[in-house]
Amino acid sequence: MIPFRLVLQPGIPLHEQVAFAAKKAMMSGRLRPGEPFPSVRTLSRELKIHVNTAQRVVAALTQEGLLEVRPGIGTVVCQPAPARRYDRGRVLGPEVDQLVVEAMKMGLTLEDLQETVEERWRRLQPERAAAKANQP
Amino acid sequence: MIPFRLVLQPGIPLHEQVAFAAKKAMMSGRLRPGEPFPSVRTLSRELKIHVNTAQRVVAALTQEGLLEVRPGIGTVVCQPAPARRYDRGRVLGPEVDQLVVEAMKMGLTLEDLQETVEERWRRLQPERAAAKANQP
DNA sequence: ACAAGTGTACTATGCCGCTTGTTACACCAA
DNA sequence: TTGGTGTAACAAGCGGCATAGTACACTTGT
Repeated sequence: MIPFRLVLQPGIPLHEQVAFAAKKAMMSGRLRPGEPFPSVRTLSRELKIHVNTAQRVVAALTQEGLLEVRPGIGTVVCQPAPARRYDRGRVLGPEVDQLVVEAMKMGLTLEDLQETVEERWRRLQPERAAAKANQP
Repeated sequence: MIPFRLVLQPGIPLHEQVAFAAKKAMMSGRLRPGEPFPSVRTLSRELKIHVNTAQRVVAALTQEGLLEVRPGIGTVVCQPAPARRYDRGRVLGPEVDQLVVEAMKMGLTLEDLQETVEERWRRLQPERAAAKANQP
């Protein structure tokens, strides 16, 4: 079975959605470092997606350092790179800007937005903590 | 002169970038309710954009309730609609999710993310407060 | 009445990304 | 050898984006 769910959404590239679902699974702990990642052809079959599209997902995740390729074997979830936080605001600046403007547009306060961010953060964290506890 | 700046970024639809720049100007207070919005043909000339593209921007902002059209006259910045906050998390949920996952990927803590959000929020707010002070 | 400005609609064209389809190659394991 | 793995290349269809040109109904200022 595929280690993540996928609810199709129109207007967003398919390979992006799949890659994001995989990323989300990794961050939440449902896909832990060292575990095997579904093969390109398995992804293609289970998600009813063309092989080329699945390949594009694997390529993207590999380029981001989230997957490691064992030639002839398959791909494996990577150990997270040593946290390099020197930039921070610069990288996800535009994304935060867009979120802030959108929040202001609908009359939210800063506290409202902070609360929403915290809620979505904690929605992923518990599985992460449980995963760490089971593998010391 | 155009009441907002525009730094072109590849990979993002042009009309989206212009619309976002306008939205940002409205939220920050550089474009206040009742003020005239640049005409389609003015936008086209100043931003070196085709009229159709500019028209698409005006149409989008109008549909979002940010611009009001006076036929034959032009468009005017709208009064913000009465704050309806009944949904909140549901609307901008996916955007927050993407931001959270991206932050986790680069080893940020929740506090790091919150701090970034607050910084970008306050970067727009001061102009907003100043605009309110000048028009009681 | 006229000219100039406004938003809006329509068709057409070229470009580029997405997705699927197909075929092929190099690698490793049972 | 057989079957599984990632990877590459090419082609085709589809749709969105941006440009281009033309036209219409409207209002304002002269």
